Amino acid sequence: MNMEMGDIARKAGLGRGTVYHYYNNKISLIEDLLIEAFEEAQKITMETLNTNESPLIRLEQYAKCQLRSWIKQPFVFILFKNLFQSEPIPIQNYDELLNNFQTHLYSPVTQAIEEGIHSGQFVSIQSETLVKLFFGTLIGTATSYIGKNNDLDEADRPNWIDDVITVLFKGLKA
Amino acid sequence: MNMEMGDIARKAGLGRGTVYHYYNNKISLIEDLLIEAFEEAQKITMETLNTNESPLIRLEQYAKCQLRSWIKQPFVFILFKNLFQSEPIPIQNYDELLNNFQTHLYSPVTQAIEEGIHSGQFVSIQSETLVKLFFGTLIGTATSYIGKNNDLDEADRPNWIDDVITVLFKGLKA
Amino acid sequence: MNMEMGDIARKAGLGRGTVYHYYNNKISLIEDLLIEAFEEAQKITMETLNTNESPLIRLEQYAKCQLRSWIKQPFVFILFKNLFQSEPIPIQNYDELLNNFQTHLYSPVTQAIEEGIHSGQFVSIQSETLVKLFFGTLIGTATSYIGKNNDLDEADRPNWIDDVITVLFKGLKA
Amino acid sequence: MNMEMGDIARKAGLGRGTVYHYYNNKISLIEDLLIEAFEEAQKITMETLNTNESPLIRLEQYAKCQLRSWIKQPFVFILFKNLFQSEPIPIQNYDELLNNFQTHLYSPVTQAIEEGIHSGQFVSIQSETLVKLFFGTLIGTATSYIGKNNDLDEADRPNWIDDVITVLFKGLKA
DNA sequence: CATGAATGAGCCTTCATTCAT
DNA sequence: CATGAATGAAGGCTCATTCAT
Repeated sequence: MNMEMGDIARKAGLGRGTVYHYYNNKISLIEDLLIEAFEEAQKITMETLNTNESPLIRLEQYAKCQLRSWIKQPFVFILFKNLFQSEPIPIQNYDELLNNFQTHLYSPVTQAIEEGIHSGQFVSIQSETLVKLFFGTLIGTATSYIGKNNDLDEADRPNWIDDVITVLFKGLKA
Repeated sequence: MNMEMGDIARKAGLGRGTVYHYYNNKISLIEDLLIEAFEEAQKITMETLNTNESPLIRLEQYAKCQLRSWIKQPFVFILFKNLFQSEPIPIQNYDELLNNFQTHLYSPVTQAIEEGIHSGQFVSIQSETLVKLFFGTLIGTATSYIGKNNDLDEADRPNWIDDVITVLFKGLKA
Repeated sequence: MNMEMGDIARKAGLGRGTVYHYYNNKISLIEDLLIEAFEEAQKITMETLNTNESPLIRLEQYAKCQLRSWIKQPFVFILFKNLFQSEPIPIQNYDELLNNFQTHLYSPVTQAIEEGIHSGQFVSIQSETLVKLFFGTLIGTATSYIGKNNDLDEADRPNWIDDVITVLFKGLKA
Repeated sequence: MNMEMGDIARKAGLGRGTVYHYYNNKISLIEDLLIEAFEEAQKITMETLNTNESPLIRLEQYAKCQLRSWIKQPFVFILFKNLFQSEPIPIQNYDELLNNFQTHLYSPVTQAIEEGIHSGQFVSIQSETLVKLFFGTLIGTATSYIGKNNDLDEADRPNWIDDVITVLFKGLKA
């Protein structure tokens, strides 16, 4: 929401007013991008958590795929950053979006982590704390890799995703 | 920077114009708060990392003290959030602040982590990655606990700091 | 001038840009409509005031025909409303139009009224005042009958024109 | 609504933004002015129509006082012009204002006119038509006297109000 | 010191107009 | 001829900042 419509237009190679052919206003532009991001995130969630693997394997897959998508589709990252940190966004159906986030993005991870705890694969710590730690680690770490200065090739730091996941899950394992 | 001067004044129990008796403008107000926060953070850094303990013990102390200070002095948290995530703040001496952050807050942690790696206490992963993971985990996790809705007593979730540190360092240990 | 070109185009069953094949711009569109309306109004003026009848008869004919034309050709009504009330319209040759209005639409009525006064048919009141009263009554009353809600058939209120003219001229008569 | 906030500010001798200390936005500014005007109009209505005089005398008083107030308080005039002509104004409680107009400004006149008809003082014409004629005449005539070019002293045309009322009521009388 | 009315730069948004197809 | 995507000038509104009291 801090971006100016003029900048957005310029980045899209358009004039200031042209953006309004595609979106009624700034808010609905953001809304559209967030909904698109939500759908992508939900797709990843379902593909990785709806398998027969153990919770640990599933969550590793989940984390890896999310991080990769965040690099390629920064708005998915922004979606998580904003909704996880519950910084209200002044879009029309914010509550609905927040609800959907809870139901379709947050809860599945919570359930997988609880499964992991109960099956003894994960440390025996309050699941709520582990979920916050899980997302916090992914988002917090990604924040320092996914910046405005995308002048760095991923080649420069090829394995950060794997490294982060290695350490994170070593910490989570029982 | 998203707060309005009117809100700041009201929270301080002052009229809109009175704030300008203490600060020349919004930027220097932020600057002052950030410098104050910087000094607090630096104090914590020195007190916890300048000891004879092993890197692991020192970093655990560091992490615990930082998290505690973030709860009580949110501006220290904001300082880390902004400078670590390199979202430029339009203050006058931003580069100087960033330099000081690098030198006095970021480097000491990097050095401790490198010590930990070389001494075999920590996993053998590129130190730069571990530092980002370290701060990312602390900041990212803290973000979901330190929100605008500070209506929750810390008593409600008493051990989250310990739990986070437990998991984080289990992941970092060799 | 408050209508949008998009609405005008849609009402004409055309695309937004197509209107510009027929008119250079909004102003010349309005100008054309007003000139057309002016010619219609002038026709009525000449047909009704250029007779050998008494001023009273002529002005009654004039009033009746104008009101009828206003119902069927709202732009004639708009012409009177705007030029009589001297709300300047930003068309190119506004002064010329205003001049023509004065010369060919306003003056003939003024002359007829002055004739009526001098011949003793009309009350002995400053002619300027009577002209303003005359047009004011017609335009003001018509305004409440000629609205956007043209869902009412004229059949619903069949005699308002006659009634208005009856009362108006009863007032004007000596 | 066609005025620009910049013009309004300049006419008030204020800067563009200062107007927003007194009104939240353009619409509520208009709303306030209209409500103020409504109260003035209602006061005049009550003072002139709530007497023991005959309908004719009362309505003459009413007409005279309204016209005088329109000169001195143009927003009262604007109120009548807009609500009588039912050009919807995009204020928040337009329907409420319209209702109040009907109840407290329009109906009392209608009743007085109906009284006049039934008592035989007025011509026997559908009351609705007479009301529209009554307001239409006042508003339409006033429109040509109350313009933006208020450079003309009232002294220049001292008796127009009396003349208009004379003619109007001569027309209305039985 | 304290205040809030006043200010205007800057941003969002609308809409008449252009132009490539 | 017809179209609608693209444009930018212009107006509404916000908010950091100033200043008279």
